[in-house]
Amino acid sequence: MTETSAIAQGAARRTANGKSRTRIQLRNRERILQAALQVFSQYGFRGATLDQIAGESGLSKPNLLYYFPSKEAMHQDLLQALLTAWLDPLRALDASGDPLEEILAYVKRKLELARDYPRESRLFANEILQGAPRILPILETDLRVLVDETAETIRGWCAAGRLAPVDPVHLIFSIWALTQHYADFQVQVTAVLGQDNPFEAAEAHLETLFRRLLTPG
Amino acid sequence: MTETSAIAQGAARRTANGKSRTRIQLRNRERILQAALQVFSQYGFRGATLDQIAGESGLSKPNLLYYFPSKEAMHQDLLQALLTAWLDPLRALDASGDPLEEILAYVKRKLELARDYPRESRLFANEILQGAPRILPILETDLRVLVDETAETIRGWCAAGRLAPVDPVHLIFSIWALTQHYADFQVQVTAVLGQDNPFEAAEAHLETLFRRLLTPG
DNA sequence: ATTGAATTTGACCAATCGGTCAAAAGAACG
DNA sequence: CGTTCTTTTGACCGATTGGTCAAATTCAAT
Repeated sequence: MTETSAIAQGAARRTANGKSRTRIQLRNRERILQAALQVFSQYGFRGATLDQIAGESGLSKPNLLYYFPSKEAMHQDLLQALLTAWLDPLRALDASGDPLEEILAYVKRKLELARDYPRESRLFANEILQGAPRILPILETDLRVLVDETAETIRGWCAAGRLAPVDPVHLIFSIWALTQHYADFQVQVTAVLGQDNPFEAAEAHLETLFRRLLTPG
Repeated sequence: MTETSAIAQGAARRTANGKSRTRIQLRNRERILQAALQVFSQYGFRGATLDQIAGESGLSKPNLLYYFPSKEAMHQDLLQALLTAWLDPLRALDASGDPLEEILAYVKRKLELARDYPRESRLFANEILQGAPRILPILETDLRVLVDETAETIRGWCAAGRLAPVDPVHLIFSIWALTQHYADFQVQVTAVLGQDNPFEAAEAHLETLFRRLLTPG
């Protein structure tokens, strides 16, 4: 059940300053990060406690602090790993591909991330809700540059008549909002829909939505 | 600046058991709720502290607890007032009106709420992220019934060919996700866009989006 | 089996948490 | 003015917070 997440892994074979890690370090860092992800994503940084993370991971509190220098460091590690995985699919958007299919593929990939890594999505949402105190600089530089570049690509597609005219940046916001909603507001979605898995219907709905929005002519 | 919010007001002239409130009670309950809204919406219930709320409101901590029996009670009051204001616009959707215009009016109203009451939106988002421990029963009953009814109306419109075919419930999710995004992820939106107010462009974008999605034929 | 390093933990710390309480200060009213 | 009721606060409480540390335990390599 609690398999190794492909996103939030503390499994880097070597530490920042080059020392290699033992099996035990690999395993326990991973266990701690998984537990921390569980707790941080639900309660946010301030609302989470080391005792909760200790309980969730099955390790003692001092043992947590043997592997990480502080609560803050766990949170940092999680956000760092998350941001990479989060932005990669956007980078994968290919300016030389078919516009509509490129965007639909991005939507689909983003929805899969929301389905498979909802805790990561909620961790990010919590960070933003709190005013992004730990990642605002990254948002203002890396993310902004990436969005600007992608927006330029989309603008080109629109100008060439290969995509219906649309505000590119708000289009990107729409993709984020619509896909992450199914992770961040999962409780509400489930409460309204009943118990069934919403992602199949969500994918069909979002494909319809973006097809109608973006199909030219 | 800190004018009386129309949504989160502790200004009910009478207490639950009928006793009337003094001017001072009216003013201080309002100040406390505003401060609590500020803090809860940023840090969530667990992450918020009475000391923060005391500092924000300019009152002492024991004084807070003279007006509210507990931290929990402040949070409850805020959520209660919020839910009403949140659901009313959906109730206002008129089955006998023009389908597309009814929905666009709802989108617009919801976006105005996000613009004018972003803290309320973030308070709600925080509650949902934490698993909705205090309002899940309401979501599963009142909200679900309201969504089901609205979905039935929309289904009727689609069946009559007055709206392009669409999954009604996921359409409602989409409206929530897209409008609340501008409040909940305001920091990110601002970081990516620069400093300008995003709401004008957002309104135009969302009208385009829903028009293309829902215009029949 | 021994040894040295890696890992784990119980006990503890100062600071902060939500909340209480009695007493002081302020307002209202005759 | 005096009196009564409302409001405010400083001091305090037990519990929990993030984090430390020395001692105990386990591990890996000889």
